[in-house]
Amino acid sequence: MSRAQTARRKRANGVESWQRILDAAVEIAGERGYEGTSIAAVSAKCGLPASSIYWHFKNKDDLIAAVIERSFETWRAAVVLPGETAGTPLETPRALATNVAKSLVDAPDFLRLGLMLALERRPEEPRGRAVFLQVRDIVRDQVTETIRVLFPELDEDAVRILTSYAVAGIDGLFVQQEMTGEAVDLVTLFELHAQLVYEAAIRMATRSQV
Amino acid sequence: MSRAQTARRKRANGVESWQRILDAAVEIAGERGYEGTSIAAVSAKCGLPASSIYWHFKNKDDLIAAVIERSFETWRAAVVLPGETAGTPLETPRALATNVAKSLVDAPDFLRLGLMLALERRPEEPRGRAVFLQVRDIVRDQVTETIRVLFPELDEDAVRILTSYAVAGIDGLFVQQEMTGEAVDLVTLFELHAQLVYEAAIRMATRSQV
Amino acid sequence: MSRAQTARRKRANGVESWQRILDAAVEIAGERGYEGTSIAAVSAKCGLPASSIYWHFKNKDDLIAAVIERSFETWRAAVVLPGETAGTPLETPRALATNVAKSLVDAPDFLRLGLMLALERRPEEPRGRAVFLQVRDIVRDQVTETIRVLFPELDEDAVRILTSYAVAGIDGLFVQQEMTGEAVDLVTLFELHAQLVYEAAIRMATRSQV
Amino acid sequence: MSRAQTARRKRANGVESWQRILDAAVEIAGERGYEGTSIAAVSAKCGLPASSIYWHFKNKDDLIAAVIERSFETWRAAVVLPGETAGTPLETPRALATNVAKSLVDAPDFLRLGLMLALERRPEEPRGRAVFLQVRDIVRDQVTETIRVLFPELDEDAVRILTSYAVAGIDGLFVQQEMTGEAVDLVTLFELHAQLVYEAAIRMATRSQV
DNA sequence: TATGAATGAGACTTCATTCAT
DNA sequence: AATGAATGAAGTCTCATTCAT
Repeated sequence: MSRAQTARRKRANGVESWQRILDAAVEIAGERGYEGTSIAAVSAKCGLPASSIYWHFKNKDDLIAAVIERSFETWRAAVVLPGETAGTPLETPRALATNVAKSLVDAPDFLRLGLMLALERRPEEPRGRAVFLQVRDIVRDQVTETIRVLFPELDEDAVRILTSYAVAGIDGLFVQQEMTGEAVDLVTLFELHAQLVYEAAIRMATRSQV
Repeated sequence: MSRAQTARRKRANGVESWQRILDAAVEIAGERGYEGTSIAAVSAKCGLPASSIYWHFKNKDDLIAAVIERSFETWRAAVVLPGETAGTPLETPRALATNVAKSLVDAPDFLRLGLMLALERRPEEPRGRAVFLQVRDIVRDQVTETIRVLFPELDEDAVRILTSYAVAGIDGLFVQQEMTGEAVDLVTLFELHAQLVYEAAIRMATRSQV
Repeated sequence: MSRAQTARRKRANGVESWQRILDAAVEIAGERGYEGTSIAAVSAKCGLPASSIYWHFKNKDDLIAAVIERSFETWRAAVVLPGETAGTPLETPRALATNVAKSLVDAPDFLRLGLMLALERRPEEPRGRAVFLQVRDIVRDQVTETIRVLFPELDEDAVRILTSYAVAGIDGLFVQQEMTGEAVDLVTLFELHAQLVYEAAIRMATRSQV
Repeated sequence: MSRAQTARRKRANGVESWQRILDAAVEIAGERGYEGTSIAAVSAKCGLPASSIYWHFKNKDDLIAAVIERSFETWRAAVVLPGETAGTPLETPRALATNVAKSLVDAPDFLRLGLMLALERRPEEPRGRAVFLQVRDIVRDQVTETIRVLFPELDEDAVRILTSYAVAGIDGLFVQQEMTGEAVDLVTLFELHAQLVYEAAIRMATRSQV
């Protein structure tokens, strides 16, 4: 162990400040959206002066984008790691649904803030919105890939429709939970969703083979 | 003392002004959300000075709430009226899905602004959020009722789950459209959604009869 | 009794509205001073729209001046009427002190608002301030006259000094009561004040005779 | 008056700015009271933008409270320092009266603003009012102590009455000066006041010894 | 690696007042 | 004898951002 690690705290520590700022920003932005997130509020919550925030981030846009990025990583870790031990392909959709549901109950900042940004339509779109949509496309591609692997006989159109429906369901169920505050049924609903998509895929595949 | 008497013909017409303010506000709030909607912007768009807006609405909260209320009425008119000529009960779900899809393409302000408000979690929740959630519950109750009528053998739990899933799907599909900007598939996806919910209901009903 | 008096209320009644406005204004101005008294607040308290206030009073200045005038009349009635049955000259100062003390406990709006106005030094002085100072001079003259009658041998200078001191004491004691909120000692203190002024006058008169 | 010192000073100097803001605020608030003191006016007078005022003071309330605090210190210095060379106890009351009178002629902002605040009775009392009443209690305690030392045989009740009367006289005489604008007689009146209180104390002490 | 101080622009809201009805 | 509606000016305060240290 290096001695620097245990040296007196409170010393200027770039990484720690960076983390503290993001921790504060993720909380506020997750509550109030882009416009509602003021540098002053972030400063008050993290204890660092506003000018220090500007030392770490070029501007507010940059900060929000970083928030999205980091909270996406957090969420991805929560949803992917437990899934890596997933079993047979047939079980995967349901197990994945459960994982996704749980991850959204635990770390909802990513999706909440992202959706808020995505729903806005301001003249110059914030970089955070672009980052979210980009990151979202990655997830979407993974869903598409999964569907392709599970149902290779589906044509492109069907895959696209199913992907859209699958992802939209996630959003919708998440939104509902955020609105009603009940986390109770979320897992049930996600599993229902997974099952319905699965069956729809089977039927589509069958039909296209005819 | 002489005063500039450029008689800007400003006939006092409360109702018309009220409408003009709301027209402007609905547009801006639908694009930028609660915080992004400044009174100055509304004033600029409707042509009335900011102080006149405060004659008609107690404050910004009040204005946004009124925006939600009125845009809900607009939306409801768009989705309900064409549905009143709906045919047999069996056809209703699909026809309704088509109607809802079309209404959301045409007049999306209500749901976009509502979802933005609903996703926020600020300490002092805006009245508009409460209005949206309230109005949303009305819609939800109608969905519940429809399901009960179509599938009387379903137990309470199943009805609740199906209602949640049906409504969540609407939100999710709408959000997706807003994000990608493609209105193309929306109707298709809504019909798929209606069909899947319908089939799920049938299966649940069958199972519960056993 | 005329029948008009008992006719249906709520009819437009100039005098009654005028009273209601003043009643509201006296309360607010007594609490918040000149600048703190907004027409909107008066309107809210009296139930009449702001424009109606402007029908009865030329402007805010006019309203405040009227408030001073009316509350002075109220106060004068309270302090003078009981004094008219006052007995011998020797008793008068003490009895008057008691009367004044009581009147200031009961109807303090006049003096409180007046002092607030008088202490301010704005570029263009409100008419209310002038009215107060004017009215105050009347009271002062009465004090002067009383002293002259009681102690005819005093020279002009002594009379002026005594008058100033007597009136200043009233203000000071009133201010103290307003600040501490204790009405308990007010009468005692006023009587002490009267006595001290009386004795000072006697000594001055004696000295000037030598 | 001497504000245009150096053109365009950009140097960050917190203490100096703080002083400049208070200097401007004390002048305006002393003239116009709480409501009449606008941040814009203070900004114009001190040359710093309004937003800079908010860097140094949380809000207007905070600013006014600071004004009271600082102008009290100024006043206390003016009244206490010359008094430290005061001679024998017997002379003290008269000498003190002279000092107080002079200090109120020279630096009247403290008391003028304080009295304005104290006379107001708004629902949410400004912090400045509390500060003034607090500071005033300190002065009152000193008066009480002085009386106790000079007349140890007086009972508590008599001391309280005399203190109240002594302090009230100061307020009243000050108010009178502010209203009439004549500083001429102020010293004379203060000395008369001191003498009358002194004699009243002697008589009370004598009586209580009987 | 920060941060105290500053700042113009703009936020929401209230102001006193007017005017057509 | 009123009043609904309107309005420019001004109110307090926060905004994102900069810059010298």
